[in-house]
Amino acid sequence: MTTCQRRNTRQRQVILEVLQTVGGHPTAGELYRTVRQEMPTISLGTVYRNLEILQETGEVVRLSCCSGQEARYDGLPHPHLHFMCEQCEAIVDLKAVLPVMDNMIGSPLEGHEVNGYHVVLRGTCRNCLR
Amino acid sequence: MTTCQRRNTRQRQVILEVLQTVGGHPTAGELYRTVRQEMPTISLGTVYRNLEILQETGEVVRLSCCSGQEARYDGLPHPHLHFMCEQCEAIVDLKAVLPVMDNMIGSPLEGHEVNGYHVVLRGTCRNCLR
DNA sequence: ATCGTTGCAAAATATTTGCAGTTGA
DNA sequence: TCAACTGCAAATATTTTGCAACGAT
Repeated sequence: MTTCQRRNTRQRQVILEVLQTVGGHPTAGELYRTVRQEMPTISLGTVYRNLEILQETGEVVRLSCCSGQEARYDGLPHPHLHFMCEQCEAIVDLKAVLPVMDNMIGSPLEGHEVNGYHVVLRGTCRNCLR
Repeated sequence: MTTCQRRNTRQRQVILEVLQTVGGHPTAGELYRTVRQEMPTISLGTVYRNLEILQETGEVVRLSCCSGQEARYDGLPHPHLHFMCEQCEAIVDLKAVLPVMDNMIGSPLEGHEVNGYHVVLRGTCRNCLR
């Protein structure tokens, strides 16, 4: 929980690698099933524990925005905007950038110190529009 | 689930009223406990069912990216920005507005139709800074 | 009277945790 | 070596659901 000397375990490597590779925003369970193809003995508990750690180190972002009850994870190379479709519930990565938001980082806002941000746009996605 | 003729039940009224009154961003369980003070026989299932309905009608927003695993709800009078403290995990409503975001509503973005947005800034809150 | 809603309780889901054995540094 | 980590399984926590009774329109 508190910061300690992390060990670079194979499990942690594979989890992060898969998350960065598969794209999309898998739930812990989905990730578990995918990782198992590469490492059949890994346990779900290990996946959860590592997602927690990777989140602390900032290598992974937890998106608990979704409509469902399961948290989703993003192994973002770079922070980016998300779009959530209200029809099909898909979460799409956006290319657009918001300089306004980036400028907020570092400077105080209403007394708080801003380190980062998270934006989710909602609506109807490209696919559902037709 | 699908749209139908909603009934304005006392339970639904109280849930929304409490959510708009208490401020903060309670979880379903917290809301349940509070609502019980006013309506002791209400059930947790009813709270969940109504939060779902109120979310569909747009009267309530389910917050993204809380640190914990429980979803949190906002009975927002108006959409607004949120700030999440990484130290104490508090979620604070911000006064700042982002015209840029508002302008995105209605216009297409990368092929998607934008209806709304949700912004969470992260960092260290005013209270934790001292 | 009709049918959306409720309370209750059980079921289903999702996440965390204790423990003894492993393993990376 | 030795504390961080793992797999396993059990424990918790969270959310959903079936059902018969209830109540808003």
